[in-house]
Amino acid sequence: MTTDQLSLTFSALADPTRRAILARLAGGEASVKELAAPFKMTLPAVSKHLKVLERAKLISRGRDAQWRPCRLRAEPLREVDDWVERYGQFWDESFGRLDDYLVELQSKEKDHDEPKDYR
Amino acid sequence: MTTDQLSLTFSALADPTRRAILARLAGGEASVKELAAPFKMTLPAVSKHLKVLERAKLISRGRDAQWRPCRLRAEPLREVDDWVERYGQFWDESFGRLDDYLVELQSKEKDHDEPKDYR
DNA sequence: CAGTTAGTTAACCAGATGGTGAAATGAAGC
DNA sequence: GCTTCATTTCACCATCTGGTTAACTAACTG
Repeated sequence: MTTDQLSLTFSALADPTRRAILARLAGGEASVKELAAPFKMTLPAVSKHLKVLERAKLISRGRDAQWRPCRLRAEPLREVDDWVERYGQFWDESFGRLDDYLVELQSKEKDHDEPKDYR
Repeated sequence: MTTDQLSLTFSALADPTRRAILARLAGGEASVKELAAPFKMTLPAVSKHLKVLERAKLISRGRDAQWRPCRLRAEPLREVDDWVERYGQFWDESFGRLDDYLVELQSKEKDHDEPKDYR
């Protein structure tokens, strides 16, 4: 497994159960049993998901008698946001159309036996 | 494996090699060999990474003689951005401090034998 | 045609992941 | 101390992942 924080964050988020848990925690802290309730899987399975989230620093856990309340720690998501923002220019529609146009130009160059530039 | 688009996108991004490939493609399309050059892994390994990215719709591939040029398809990243933006309020520092304050209050309630509310 | 270049597919491997049931731990309540 | 509730740990399992080497396909080149 990769150990950098961003990879850790992305792989923690790559599971709908874990994203649902985060969504729930956005509404306030919750115990493991409460977090597990909406899912059909067993408690140990949820416990594992929580460990993944904790390792990714997306949650932290306290202690209140026999409960281990979980709380959202969204800081790593800021790093995700920073990363994804760098691609913002590439997903706007007008860029897509310009892109297609450039591809067409390149195809025409190819017809003329021009070498392609793969920079 | 989970099949929803968002999980597919997150897990495709959860690998530094694949993120590096996307970064490279942000500078323009490239052949498989060119994409593989910076890495010490073999070509089939890169080919697999490209297949993951393609399945996540983060790249598309053309055909130019013996080359299979790859191009960035950043649209799925918009979905990631939308998802992560919902947590923006949770990673700002002042919220964190307010949060800690509320936890402290809750601890005090516990000292008074007040029942906790986990909603 | 034979040879070269670009890339994929196939078979394999080690280790991670996501789930299970059963047993262990920890704290509270009687 | 025994019981109960919340949660974790353990042992196990199937599947996915990320890498390898070797063999194959596809297209150009001479």
